[in-house]
Amino acid sequence: MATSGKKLDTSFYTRTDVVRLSRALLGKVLCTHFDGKRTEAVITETEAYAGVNDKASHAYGGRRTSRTEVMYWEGGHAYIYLCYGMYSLFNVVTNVKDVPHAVLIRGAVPLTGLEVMLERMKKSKATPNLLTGPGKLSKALGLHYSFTGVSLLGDRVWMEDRGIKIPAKAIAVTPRIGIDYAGEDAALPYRFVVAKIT
DNA sequence: CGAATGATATACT
DNA sequence: GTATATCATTCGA
Repeated sequence: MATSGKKLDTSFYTRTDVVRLSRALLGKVLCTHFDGKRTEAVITETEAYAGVNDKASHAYGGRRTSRTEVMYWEGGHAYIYLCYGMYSLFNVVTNVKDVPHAVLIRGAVPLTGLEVMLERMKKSKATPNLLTGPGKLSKALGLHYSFTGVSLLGDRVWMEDRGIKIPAKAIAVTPRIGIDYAGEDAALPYRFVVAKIT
């Protein structure tokens, strides 16, 4: 809490309106700090996964397994899932205990620790798409799927409000990506994208 | 457009 | 316990 940034606390993560919460996360700063390295990025793209009523969610219909267990925890934990064998996808667990809502962070822009990110990505220079896409984002921030269950109130992974305001006009709402298997729920407008950072 | 790549869920023996 | 299908993706042709 050294900067003007205000760390988001339990009262934010336990909000029950996961779709509006996803929108509220735009412009927030995702911070990681481990291995003596710190990275921060401004969130520009999110998707809501509305638990048991959402076919795209891993917890659809009340499925509860060792993997999805974290989603049933109280809001404010990290749910990081290994997809396609290569990419870790970073989600924020929201809502109260036993309600498996989550927000997938799909995109961000680097704020601090760009060199560390490039090193993790094995790239020599920044590209405009460095953090666009959940797989790349997790890799650049050092978020491995073994971090699942980490508290976002701790000192390794957390989010801050730096007072960045995203005008409503700059936000695009679209259907989610890569979930064609979800049937009609794939068309739900649960994805929020910031067109341009101000 | 299609391959890479491995944990997980589900349905079996 | 073992087998197989599946996946909230990315990169390169």
